[in-house]
Amino acid sequence: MNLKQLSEFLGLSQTTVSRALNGYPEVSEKTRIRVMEAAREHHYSPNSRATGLATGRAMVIGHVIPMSSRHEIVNPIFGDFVAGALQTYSQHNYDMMFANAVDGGEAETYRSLFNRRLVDGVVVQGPKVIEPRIEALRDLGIPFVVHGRSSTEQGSYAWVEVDNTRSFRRATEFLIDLGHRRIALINGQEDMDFAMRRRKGFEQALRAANLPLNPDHMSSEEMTEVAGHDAARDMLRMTTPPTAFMVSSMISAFGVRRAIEDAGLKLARDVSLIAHDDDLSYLKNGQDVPIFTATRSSVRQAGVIAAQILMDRISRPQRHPETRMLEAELVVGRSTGPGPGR
Amino acid sequence: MNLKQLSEFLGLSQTTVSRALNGYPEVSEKTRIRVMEAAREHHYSPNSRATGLATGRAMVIGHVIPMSSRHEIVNPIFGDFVAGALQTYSQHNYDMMFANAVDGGEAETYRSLFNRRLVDGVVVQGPKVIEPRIEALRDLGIPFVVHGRSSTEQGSYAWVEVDNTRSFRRATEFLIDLGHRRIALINGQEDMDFAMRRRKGFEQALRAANLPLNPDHMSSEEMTEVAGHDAARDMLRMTTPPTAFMVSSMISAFGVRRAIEDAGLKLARDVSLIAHDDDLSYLKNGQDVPIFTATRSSVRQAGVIAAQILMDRISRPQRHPETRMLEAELVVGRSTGPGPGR
DNA sequence: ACTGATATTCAAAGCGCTTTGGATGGCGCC
DNA sequence: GGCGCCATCCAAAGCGCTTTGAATATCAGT
Repeated sequence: MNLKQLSEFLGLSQTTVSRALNGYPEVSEKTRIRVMEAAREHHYSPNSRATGLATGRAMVIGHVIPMSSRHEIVNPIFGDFVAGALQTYSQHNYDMMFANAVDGGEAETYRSLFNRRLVDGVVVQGPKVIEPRIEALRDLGIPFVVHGRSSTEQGSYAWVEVDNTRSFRRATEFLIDLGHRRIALINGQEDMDFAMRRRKGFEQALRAANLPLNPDHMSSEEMTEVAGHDAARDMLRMTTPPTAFMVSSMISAFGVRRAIEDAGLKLARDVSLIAHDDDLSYLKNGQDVPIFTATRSSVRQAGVIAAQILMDRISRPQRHPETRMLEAELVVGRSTGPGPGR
Repeated sequence: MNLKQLSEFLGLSQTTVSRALNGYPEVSEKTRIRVMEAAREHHYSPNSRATGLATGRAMVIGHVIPMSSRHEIVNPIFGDFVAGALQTYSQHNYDMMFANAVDGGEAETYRSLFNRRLVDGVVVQGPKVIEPRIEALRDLGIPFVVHGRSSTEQGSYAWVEVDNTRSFRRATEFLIDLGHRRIALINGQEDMDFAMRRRKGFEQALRAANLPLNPDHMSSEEMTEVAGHDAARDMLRMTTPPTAFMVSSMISAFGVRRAIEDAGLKLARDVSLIAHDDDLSYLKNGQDVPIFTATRSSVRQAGVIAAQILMDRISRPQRHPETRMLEAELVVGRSTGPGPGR
């Protein structure tokens, strides 16, 4: 059933039917109701490709997934971020499209999505410290929003991010206040911008307390259980092992906890741990009392906000790009205790 | 730059340019090369909405995500399955679209995607034991493939699934062979078809060995760390606690391990554990020696296969729906040991 | 009854592509 | 030179919608 058939059935022109369905004023209420009911009865839904051709709008947002050997985006937070964004999109009658990019060809994929008029805007996930995608998108004139920022990027662009530096600084200070002096950092890969910022906050806290920066107590790896375990195990075997860990993800934290227990130590009593908790729906940090003391910020909520910013950018492109800094809250759980000698 | 402009630039008709680009034979090799180069230079890519209108094909596959209160699809395997599927789609020049459904309105969302001609086919994820979506899609005549099956569904449909019953039966038998007699099951929610099948395999193994089925040693919960922990903790406190656990996911297994250690027991020595491992890219089960003994099956690979089946269904709709049963392999890691008294 | 204003409705053009059914030109051959 | 036959190329219709500009119906006011 298409517009033509529906209008013939109703004995009206396509114009009138189209206007009735799209809420234009120059159609009487009586016919509008008649049209609406007929449309529902016949399960009429407009062909979105034809609509798109005629209006020039796609009503779709694009996300690009790099299919690299490192699978970096196929990561635990992916699902939740997307779920949040999708929720906002559908409130605005937008749909969401995914495309994948071969290594390094991301800019080309974005361009292709946009040139083929498949999407009205795109979302950039997982920005690196050096992130060429941002400038490329600006040059192409594609509305976009970044989840995170890129430290080397000078120009303005729309983004939403949790304040990684501040939250890691604050959490490290919390450990220092508890009496810890040898604090280790189990970080994500530091070519990722968020990881670089977390290290910055971590180091700021140590410096402010006049504590030394020990490179042996900092690791930068994939955020997996095994990598977390191995890094922590190696550090705990040192002659002066850390007494506390700052860990960049809940999953790494599971590994760190395993290393602590394998070493015959007890979490909180012997060794403390603070993790970053993205508040993932399938990885809840405990019910009443959290398993881990954590810096918490919902990545799903970040998805909601990113989508809102993008919707706004599409409808008002000439405005200055909106930015939004989120605060992570520090939740105290069962993985932290006083430092040695307290 | 559109077809008309490109053809004017080349001094050719739109017909010829279109044919040159799409590889039709009735155009000379010389002009084809000329056209191709001009297209590349001018970054011409055909407007996919116009192409879609003209051809009747969308070249897009739809996935529907229920935005329910339980967020069941925003789960750890989501990203990997999608990554696998996307890989296949792009080999076939398809893109991927997501839409969300309000609770219970999934059939309507599928219909809408298809009626609006946004997609040529859809993927059904996370089927329940009772799964009305399958019949609905068949009635609507939409090409589809299911990741998993639905036990109550009689008719034929395309699916890909790992043999859950068999893998859980085999793994349980492995524990019995090791000398375990009191084996617990920490399962996912058993309205999900896969979970129901795993329980079936588990029970088959116990019955075949003449072991009693103890309801106190079976739990069915969300597959989270906390739920796994709590279920295992409660069981370990019983007067006759289990000596081994079959666990439906790696994440639950982390929680079970925590409960074991909290109880002052040692994994493998005192209590054994076998987990199901979806081989997620960010949740690797160890490097050389796996952390957990596990039934392993790559969910990313399942995504690849699901997409292939769907591509095939779209191009040859009259064929009998293809089905594909995957085998999980049993990998022996460091979480299993002999049962008591061995 | 007539006018002008207002409320409804419509025909047709246009969005950018594919594809059908020709048209054109060059070639070997008698 | 005239014929048929390919190899190339093209004009135009059509996909299903929106939107412009115009036509028609309705009605209050004189």
